[in-house]
Amino acid sequence: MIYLTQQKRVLASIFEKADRPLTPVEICERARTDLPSLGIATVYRAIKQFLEDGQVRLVEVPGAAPHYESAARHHHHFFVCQSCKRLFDLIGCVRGVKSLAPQGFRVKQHEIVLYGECSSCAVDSSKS
Amino acid sequence: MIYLTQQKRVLASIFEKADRPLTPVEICERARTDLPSLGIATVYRAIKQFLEDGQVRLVEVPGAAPHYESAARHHHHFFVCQSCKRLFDLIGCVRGVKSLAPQGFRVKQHEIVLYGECSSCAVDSSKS
DNA sequence: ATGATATTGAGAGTCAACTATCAATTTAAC
DNA sequence: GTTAAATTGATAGTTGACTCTCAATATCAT
Repeated sequence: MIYLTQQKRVLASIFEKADRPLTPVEICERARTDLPSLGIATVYRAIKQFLEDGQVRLVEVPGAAPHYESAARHHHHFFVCQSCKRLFDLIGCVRGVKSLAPQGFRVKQHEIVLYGECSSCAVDSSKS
Repeated sequence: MIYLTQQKRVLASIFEKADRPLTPVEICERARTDLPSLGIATVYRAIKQFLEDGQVRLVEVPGAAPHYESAARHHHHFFVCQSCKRLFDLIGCVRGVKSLAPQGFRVKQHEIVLYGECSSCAVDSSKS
C-alpha cells in the first residue's frame, strides 16, 4: 500500500509548477518553503516513485548534474548555462539527426544540447 | 619545469592512435602493453596536463562515463551503444541547431548524441 | 479513535570518478 | 656522472549523487 503524504503532494506540485528541469537539491529547496524540515532522502524517494509512475522523467545532459522534470512536458532539448549551470528548454527540434548514424546502427533516442550563457548571465557578463 | 617522461610519451601515442574516445581505464589498459606497471593516477595526471595543453578534450555524454580524445580529431558528435556502452563517432553535423536557442541566449557549443545499438550489438541481439 | 504498516528525517554508507600523499624513481641541466 | 626537482605507483582520501538504516511519526482501513 502506498500512502499519499504531505511531502509527496508538495513535491508533485513543485514538478507541476516548474518551468525548467530541476536538480534534487533545487527541488528540496523549493519544497522547504512549505515543509521546512524536508529531508533530501525523501526528495530522492519521491523522485524514484514518480519515475516509476511515469509522472516524472530524468534529464541527463553532459556537463550538468542530473535534473528531473514533469513527464507532462513534451519532447524537447536543452540549453545549459555554463555560468549559472541551470537548464532551459529549447523550443523545437532539428530534422535529419538520425541520419547521422553509420550504416547498421540502430538509433533509438537522440539528445541535443546547446551550451553557452542564458539571457540573464549574458547581461551580467556584458556589464562587468 | 615539466619533464617529458616515458609514460607521457606512451599515453600521448594512445590518444594519437585511438579511433574513438576512451575512458581513463581503457587508456590505462592500452598503455600497459608498453608499460605494465602504469598506475591509474598517472593516467589521470597526464590527461589533466593534456587537457591544459589543449591536446586532449573531454567528451561527456549522458548515460556514459567520461571519455577523452585527441583534440586533433575534428568537431563531431557521438553515438552511444546502450548495449556495450562504447562511444562511436558520427560523421557530419546538422545545420540550424544554434537557432533553437531562445532570444538573448548566447550559444557557444553544441552537442548531439544518438542512443541505440551499434552494428555489432544489433547483429547479436537479432540472433538471440 | 485504534492499530497495522508505510513514510519520514537524519545520518551513515555506497559507488564511481577522480585527487592527494609520499617514498622511490626518473629526468635533465650542469 | 651528480644532483635538484619533477614524476611515478600505490593507496588513502575526497566529492557528488544517491541509497540504506532505524527510531519516530503519519496515514488510512476499520
